Amino acid sequence: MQGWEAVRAEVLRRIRARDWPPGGLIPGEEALAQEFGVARATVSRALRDLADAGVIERKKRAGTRVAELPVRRARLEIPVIRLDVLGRGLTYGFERLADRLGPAPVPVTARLGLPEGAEMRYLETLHLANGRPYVHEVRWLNPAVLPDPPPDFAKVSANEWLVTHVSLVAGDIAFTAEPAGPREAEVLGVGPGTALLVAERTTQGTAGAVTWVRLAHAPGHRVQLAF
Amino acid sequence: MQGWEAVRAEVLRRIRARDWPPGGLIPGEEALAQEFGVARATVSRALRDLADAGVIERKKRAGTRVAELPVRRARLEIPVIRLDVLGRGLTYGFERLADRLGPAPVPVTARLGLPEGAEMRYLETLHLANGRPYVHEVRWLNPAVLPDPPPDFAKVSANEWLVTHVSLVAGDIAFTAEPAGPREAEVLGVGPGTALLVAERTTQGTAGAVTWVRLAHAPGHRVQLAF
DNA sequence: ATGCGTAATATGTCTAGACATAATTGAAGT
DNA sequence: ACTTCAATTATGTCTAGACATATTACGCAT
Repeated sequence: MQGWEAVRAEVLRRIRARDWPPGGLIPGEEALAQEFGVARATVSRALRDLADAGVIERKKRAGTRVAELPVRRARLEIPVIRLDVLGRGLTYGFERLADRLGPAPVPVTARLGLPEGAEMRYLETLHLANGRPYVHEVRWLNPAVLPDPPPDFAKVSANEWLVTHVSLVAGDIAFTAEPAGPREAEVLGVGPGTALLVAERTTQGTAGAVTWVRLAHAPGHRVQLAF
Repeated sequence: MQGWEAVRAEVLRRIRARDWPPGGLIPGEEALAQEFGVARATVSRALRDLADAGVIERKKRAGTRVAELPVRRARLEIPVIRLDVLGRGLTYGFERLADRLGPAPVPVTARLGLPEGAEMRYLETLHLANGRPYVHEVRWLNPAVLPDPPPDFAKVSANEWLVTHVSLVAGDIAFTAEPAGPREAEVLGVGPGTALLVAERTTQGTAGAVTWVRLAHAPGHRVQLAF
């Protein structure tokens, strides 16, 4: 190893070895650059990387200090369901259970910042892996983001069409565990009350709210993150 | 906005405006630097940032192209439970339900890469928010990472002690929804079979496997990620 | 055609120096 | 004692130029 990665590794080693204790100041960029015999920009690159990782905290004038509680950040790559299924070595399919226009429920419009009772497109989809129910998707979609004529969601899944045709700017995702309601129990083929992993997503595009989705996963589903 | 952030913003705008379509090559750093009137390093910084975000893909000699499926990455900041509770404006407390040495079950040793039947420290903790059950924690801890004498986990929670005293290097976290078992139902004060959000974590330190944890959250718990 | 080595090229990284910016410190004035 | 303002200082960013490295494309030999 060489260059900024070597600097990062050595700084990290000293932090882990408690040479530089949590909360303590570490030497300035200039000093480290001299010590390692590299340019200041190289040290800066290494320290920026560690700051991104949450290992150190940097402030102008105040210097760089070792984080007290090194915040552990895990990254989740939100998959397109079809690729997720294929990536697990299973065959993919889906059934469109509903597709209509109607007034969206209040929790949905509220989360998306749309007026109460706004007309939205309602899509209900059952995703299949090896022919068996995998995820039950309930989606409210802002029709303003769709072209005229709208795409045929019987052929392309809404998620996939959106990802490739609409620029998604911001959003959030939340996981909860919920008992299967009657509808979910029916389409997923499980008993009512079965524990389901539910992901709820809202997404904003360049031109405002795009979609709200609820994904109820079949039992046994794991959402895996690495750090 | 100015500098590399301005470059990033403009490049992102063009991608979103489909000036540069998904899968397409974008101009090289040199060309962009000339166009924007900045140094190549500045363009490079902007593009590196976009590549980190998954918007573009860069390869030496092959150039930079717009990602086909812009992978959406969400970040989860793994909280120390005490701070998580306090951050929600609730009071924190915990009860140590068990603390003993014993052979760890096979799934645990397997995940941590330890020999089958290894002696580990078993800790069972109930975390309380406003005096009510919040999370049921089951932990197997590699005693090799503890100092002699070991810390008193009746006073400090194991997680917090580990975060501040052991350098955690790698790990992973998985979420599932599971029905409450008899033990969990009892300590969390819910009916058996209630849907619980379960987080399972394994953690490695510099000197090998550190700990395996299972956190069963009280009903209603949401794990929120932003992207 | 097919395989192999070589040249071309875009990104990756580094250097040395400069100026910008934020936060702290200390001095001056009230 | 308290406030205000300026000097200081560490990080943040930028420039111009250089060399490193991975990968592709092409020409040559088989």
